[in-house]
Amino acid sequence: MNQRRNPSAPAAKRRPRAQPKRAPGRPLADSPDQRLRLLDAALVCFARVGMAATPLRAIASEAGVTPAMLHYYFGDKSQLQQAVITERLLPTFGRLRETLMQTDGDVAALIAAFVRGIEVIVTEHPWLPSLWVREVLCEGGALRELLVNQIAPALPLMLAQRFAMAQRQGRVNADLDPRLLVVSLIGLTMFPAAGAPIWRRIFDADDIDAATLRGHTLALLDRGIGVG
Amino acid sequence: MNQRRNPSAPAAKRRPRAQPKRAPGRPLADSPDQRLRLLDAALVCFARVGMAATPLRAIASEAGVTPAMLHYYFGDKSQLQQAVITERLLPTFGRLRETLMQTDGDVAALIAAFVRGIEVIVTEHPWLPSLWVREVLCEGGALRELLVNQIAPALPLMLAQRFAMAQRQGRVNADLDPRLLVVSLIGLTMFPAAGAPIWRRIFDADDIDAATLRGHTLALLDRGIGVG
DNA sequence: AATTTAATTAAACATGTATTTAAATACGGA
DNA sequence: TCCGTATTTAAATACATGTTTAATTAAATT
Repeated sequence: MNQRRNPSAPAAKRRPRAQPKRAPGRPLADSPDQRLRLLDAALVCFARVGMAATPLRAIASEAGVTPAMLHYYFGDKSQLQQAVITERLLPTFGRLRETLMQTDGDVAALIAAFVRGIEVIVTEHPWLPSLWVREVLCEGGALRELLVNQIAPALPLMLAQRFAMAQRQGRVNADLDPRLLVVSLIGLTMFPAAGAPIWRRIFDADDIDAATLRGHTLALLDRGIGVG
Repeated sequence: MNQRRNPSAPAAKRRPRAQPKRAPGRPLADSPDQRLRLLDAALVCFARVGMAATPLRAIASEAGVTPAMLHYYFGDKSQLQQAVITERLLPTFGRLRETLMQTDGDVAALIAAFVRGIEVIVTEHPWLPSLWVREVLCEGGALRELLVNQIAPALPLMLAQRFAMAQRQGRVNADLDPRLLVVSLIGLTMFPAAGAPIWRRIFDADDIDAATLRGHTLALLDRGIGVG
């Protein structure tokens, strides 16, 4: 058996980006906070190609700066990633947790608050679903441990407990599992958000806006969960 | 502001794997088909760390062989990936499509067949949900175009049409969107399969087996979709 | 039996990436 | 005004990866 010798593989060229070739040296006093700019640039790159696959050069280039800057401010690659997580990601989930903790109506109200909360988060932070898929859902993702250890006790476990209680009180279909209901809830909110670029293309669905999506999701959940 | 000099970052060591140090040269006549072994090894690695992130050396090591072997059989990295896709991935989705095409009952039967079909696929090919998340759901994934161009017309579009028809006949809740219903269906099947390692840990849910999961999913969908 | 061909390894090569070092420049306080 | 320090770049270093080449061994063919 002979192998083919096909030297195709057209490597896509990076855009040159026309850098102003700034000379080394301390910047003028009115220059912006570079650390924050670097975190912004990192987040943009992480959402675009993933944390693991983002070269430091890409972040530096996005910020119009040298890779050595990243080491100056963050030490090394993993500490930069950690900084992005704790300073940009955790606060976002923390606010959703706060919102849900303050919702103390029935199950339908809790679910509506969750669906609405995800909608708000995704609108404010369009990079989040991408990052969530890549760093939590993917095996070996950088944020999975963080989810399990820090976010899960505050959010999914709390939701499961409230579903279980409502089920004992006969207000949730007995054929459902309270824990799987949390999984279903995420599969009907975060997953559609993450997959939106795909299903919009497949179904040519530019007419579906956030309100339509929310209406569909709540219709499915409200009927699906309620007792007969 | 001074940066920290923290030279921690304990790099996890690869297992040496105790290679028998075979000498070069053509193998004995009764040796197995290496091409198939290489495809197997590639699939294992792809599911574990992703197609893009898998070094050829990892595949070679998994198969107990030299990286040059991969070039001998497949030419280069992208051709190896293509071979895994067309020879291992497409047939699996093709079989699901066949199954669903032959299901011509009402909406509930179609949905039950889909849920059951995903369950079978995931049982037979545990690597699939991982790969699906990483290569389809992730932006820039190697299989997204494939899904949109080759799988979508045969599966999701067909499902959406059948849902729309049933809805016109008054057998599906009018508040739902037929296209989003396909998204929901995947969010309630493939997504829970892909996330199983996570939610099993979070909820300590080793007691939930395939039948329980299917029961939950169908209960939610049957009630959620039906008209009042 | 001799020769060609197929399958395999070891080693070299080219490229890209994270990281370190040295130098340059401006700020801030003495 | 002068000097130490903070912030930045350019260049050097070290290592991993995809790919190629030459050598080696067994099968296949004559």
